[in-house]
Amino acid sequence: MIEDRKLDVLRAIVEDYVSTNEPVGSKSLVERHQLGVSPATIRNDMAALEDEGYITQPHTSAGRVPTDKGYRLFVDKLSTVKPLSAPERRAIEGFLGGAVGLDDVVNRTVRLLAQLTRQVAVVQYPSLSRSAVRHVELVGLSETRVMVVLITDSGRVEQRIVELPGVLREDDLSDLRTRFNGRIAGHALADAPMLLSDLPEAVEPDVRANVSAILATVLETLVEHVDERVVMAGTANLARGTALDFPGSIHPVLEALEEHVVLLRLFGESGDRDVHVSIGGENPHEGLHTASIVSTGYGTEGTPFASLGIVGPTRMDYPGTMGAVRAVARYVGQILAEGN
Amino acid sequence: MIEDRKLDVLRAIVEDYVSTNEPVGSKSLVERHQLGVSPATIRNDMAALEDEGYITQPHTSAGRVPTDKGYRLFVDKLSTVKPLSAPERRAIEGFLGGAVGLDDVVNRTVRLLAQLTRQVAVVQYPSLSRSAVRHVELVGLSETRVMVVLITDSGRVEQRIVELPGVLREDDLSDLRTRFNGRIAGHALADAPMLLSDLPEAVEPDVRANVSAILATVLETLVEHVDERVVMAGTANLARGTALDFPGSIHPVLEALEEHVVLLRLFGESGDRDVHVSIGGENPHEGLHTASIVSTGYGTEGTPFASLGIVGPTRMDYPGTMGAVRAVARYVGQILAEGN
DNA sequence: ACTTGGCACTCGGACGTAGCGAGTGCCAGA
DNA sequence: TCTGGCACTCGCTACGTCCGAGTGCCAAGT
Repeated sequence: MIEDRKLDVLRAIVEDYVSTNEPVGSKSLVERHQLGVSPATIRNDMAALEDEGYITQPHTSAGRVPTDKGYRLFVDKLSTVKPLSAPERRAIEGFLGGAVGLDDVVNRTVRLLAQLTRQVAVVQYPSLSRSAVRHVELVGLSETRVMVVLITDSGRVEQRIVELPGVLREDDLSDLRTRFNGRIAGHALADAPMLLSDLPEAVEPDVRANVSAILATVLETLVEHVDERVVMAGTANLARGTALDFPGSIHPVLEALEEHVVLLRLFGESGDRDVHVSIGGENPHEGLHTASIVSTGYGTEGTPFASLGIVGPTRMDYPGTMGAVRAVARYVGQILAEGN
Repeated sequence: MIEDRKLDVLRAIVEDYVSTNEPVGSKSLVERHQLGVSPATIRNDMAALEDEGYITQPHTSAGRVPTDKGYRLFVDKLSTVKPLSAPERRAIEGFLGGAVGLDDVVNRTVRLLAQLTRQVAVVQYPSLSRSAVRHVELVGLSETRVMVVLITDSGRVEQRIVELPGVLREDDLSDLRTRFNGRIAGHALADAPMLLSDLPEAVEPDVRANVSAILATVLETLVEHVDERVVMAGTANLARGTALDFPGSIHPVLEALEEHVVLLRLFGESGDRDVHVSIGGENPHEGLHTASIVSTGYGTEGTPFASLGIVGPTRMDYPGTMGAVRAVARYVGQILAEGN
């Protein structure tokens, strides 16, 4: 009974604080919500909530503000993800539908997400290791130089140039191309090393050195720090309500955002399913203690390509943001699955 | 005589203001510099400089601060580009030398520049239209799908996927590959449309539709908004001295930086030769009225690939920044010329 | 024709005081 | 368990004062 009302009060505090950006007091709370009790009663509840660590007051005789713990409870128990409105959905569809090629899809996505949520949007490129090989192409640039082009089913293209230890003839190259594709086309990239390991032994001894060199590069392309690419948009959104949203300054936040590797780890941890939220101090990275991250995986059903999401102040509209992130992830997954 | 001293005074004001970040008064000026005259004399000169619009006072009875016009004169007449120190040069060389591939070169460059200047660094990808074609590759993904891969002499790789109107056999594809390369390999991309225009007429009628489709995509890849790729680093530097450096807020600046197209136009205008500086209000883009841009072209001697530079507050160390920008541009040009 | 010391003046910033008001905690009574 | 009442806290704003850095101007000196 009283517990229920306390939760209602917390929800009301979060909602009011998010929308007004001012500490909320007992009086304004009863005015703006139908709680059916007097301010004095609310005050008792608030005192209890404060004891339990869900809210706090910036200074004595000011209203209450949710703590990280308060936001956490709100997100977990007190709110439901808000679906986008029909016009919003149509806008997404229209905007992303017009994309040609993976780069375009990713770029449009990150912009869209930034605009929709009015936060900093981050989109990770489809991970190589979690995709399957569509095609491998070997292009002879000169007698001792080969370009390796790798195309995945998510439409991502990766290329490297290999300096060969010796000369490789065009028909050897073509033979090799066939062998590569025969072995790994359609398979997950993660399996490639195993599928290719005995390739040098399968070819003529005189081209073996060249094959090894190419193979080494292919494997390196597949395995090494290749998930590192992220795109960002909407950093200007950080500077909108600065003093109010980020206590110290936005400097540490901007710094954290520049460390793409860190970002990837944070976003990578968005669980397999649905939207993941990390609030303020929950965040492992020091610079992001004043920020929250809302992220999710995207890709074809069951096998996410990669993650996307947003970074914003802890004081944000979680239900709306989560809805936007989820919706965008779904559309992108859909579009990439359709082939680009 | 007196004119000379006035310029000395202006230079001293700029230097002091840049290093202390405080309006500079007549007394501290004579203390910090060997001007050989009394504060009163300096005051007269300052009054004159103010009349001419080179300096201004934030409020009555405060020291003077350079105006955009003052910085302009300082950059044009009163300063010389400061060469980097030997250790700095070695650091650049070491850091950029380890790069493999164009992406890596560009990424390292932008980070390096941001760190060196402690400003926001911007690097434009080598322009397609100003490079020459090294190789064109056509990859058959399926019977009616071809991937076009374009490699330039700056190491940039661009790819598109074409849906064909009809079926194209593998040997037609191979024939087409030879024709494409024969016509445009080694030529500037800008000339490609001319060199390729009659290609459909040169092939068998039954593949003409397919060739036209591929050609259209190639031309589109070459011509259309392809210079748009820029990389940025060091945005956190904007938030270091905020209130002091950017009067209103950094919001408009961040916004401007997100409009990559705008940035490209600004950086593109860096004259053919040497370092170009655009100060505060000189800047066409409203959001950058509180910022200065230091940019230059980079690439092989005489034919720049693209531009790079930095964006920072008008109050910056111009000689040092210009030196860093110029040095980095040279090294990058050198590295790209050596082949990647 | 410049330069210089002197001097009155201006004005922003720091500091202290006072009053206001939003908001609280607590208590006694319903 | 809720409610109205009441004393209390404390940040914010306004106001008055003072201080000092820095200026502009002027008359005298070189």
